[in-house]
Formats: sequence, C-alpha cells, structure tokens
Amino acid sequence: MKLEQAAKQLEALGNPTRLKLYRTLVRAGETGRPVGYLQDALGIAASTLSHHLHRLILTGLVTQERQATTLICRANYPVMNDLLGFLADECCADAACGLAVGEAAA
Amino acid sequence: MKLEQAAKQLEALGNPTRLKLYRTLVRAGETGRPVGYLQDALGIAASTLSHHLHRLILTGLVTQERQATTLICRANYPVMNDLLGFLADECCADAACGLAVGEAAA
DNA sequence: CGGTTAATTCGAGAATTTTCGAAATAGTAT
DNA sequence: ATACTATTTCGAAAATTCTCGAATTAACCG
Repeated sequence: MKLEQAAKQLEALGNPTRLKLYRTLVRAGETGRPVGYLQDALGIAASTLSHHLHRLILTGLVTQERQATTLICRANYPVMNDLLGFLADECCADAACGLAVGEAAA
Repeated sequence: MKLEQAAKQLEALGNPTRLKLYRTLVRAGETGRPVGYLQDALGIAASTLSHHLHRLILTGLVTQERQATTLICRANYPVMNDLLGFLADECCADAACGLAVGEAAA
C-alpha cells in the first residue's frame, strides 16, 4: 500500500463521527446498516452523514448496496486489513510493535 | 482506549507529511532523529515541521528528549500498539479481521 | 402518472488545518 | 556576556473540513 493512500484512510477514520460510524458498521457485520439507521444512531443531519459516508466510501473503507429504496452500508474489511498491514509493516517494522499486534490477534 | 482518543491519533497519522515523519522515526528505531535531520529529510520549513511534531507529541505517538542543543524525536511504540489494539478490538471484533492482523504479525 | 420514503447534492457559514517567514527562545561554547 | 546553533512561537494567508437546511434525485407503490 502507498503511504498517500494509507494517510487518506487514516484521515477518514480520524474523525470521531466517522470512527463511530465505522465502528457501528463493523458491529453490524455482514448484515450492514441502512443510511437512515445510521442517521438515527449518530443523531446528525442526513446531509452531514452523507458527507462522512462519502469520505469513507472514497477510501474504500465502506461499501454500499442498494436494496429497493434503502442503501445498505457495510464495513469493507479487506481494506481495513491492508491498512493495518501497512501500519504493521511500514510503521512498526523494526520495533517491538509486531509483538502487540500478535497479542491483539491472540 | 476511548474512541475520541483513537480518532485524535488516527487524525494525527492521517496526513501524508506526518505519516512520513512517523515512519521515518519508526525506521530510526531507538536511536531516534534530531528535529533538524527530519527537516532535511522531509524538505519542509522548520516551523511547519514543528507544528506537525507538536501534533504527534500531543497524541503521544512521538516523544522528545533533549541532548544538548538538539532535540531527539522517537516513535512511541506502546501508544501505536494501543491504537492498533483499539482498531482490532473495537473495529474488527466480529469479522474476519483478526485473521489478517494475525498474518501481519506472523 | 402522482405520491411516498430514502438518500444525495447544493449552497453557505463557522471552524480548523496547513503552510510559510520572521522573530523569539533554549542551550552551549568561547 | 557574546555569539552560535537548534528549535519553537507568532502572525497571517490559502485551503480544507464540518455542519446544517433546502432542494433534488432515486426507487418503489398505488
């Protein structure tokens, strides 16, 4: 993964509203959540949510699928995995960092 | 770790200049790097670098130690580990995400 | 077609970020 | 004390982000 792309994704996650949003989608799992549900859950204007969703989608961290009139949003795990991989490889390569990552997985 | 704090740290890393900066420090390992070295390496104004360093230090991702007239900067691994832990626990809990994290560590 | 629900786009204001050069500070050595 | 090197703080301009309400598009149903 390129550094620029990783920075974009980190920036996308580096906002409380978007991180909360992403976490909500992760917790929803494969099921995903409709935009309307997310709006209620986060308590923000629809246009604001749409803006944040757009940023997450641009980075590939979230995907959308239409189901009739509602749009289902899902966390896109492979992209998050690549990001974690970048951080582990590029930013923890020569330190005691792989250790804790191992712990997290264990 | 609290979500707000994680967002702050992700935001700190979510800027190409700061991510490059952090990676440089990680690669330097325990030795660390003086601010002046980082300025040459990144090719930015001293005041700009100081600003970015400040943000990384505020989030705890980077530490500084004075050695005579020069300030040595170091990546603060435990903080990065906590952040990766948060992402793994809070944002990949119920998915196939731990899998890739395990791979990165292996 | 006309109506209804779901979500995005538009337009705009407030706040924050990013960047720089110039000036100030910290520390050391002469 | 003076001078020198290393780094931060100040002040400010340009760009971006965040937020909202109003208007618009998308998909369905009767």
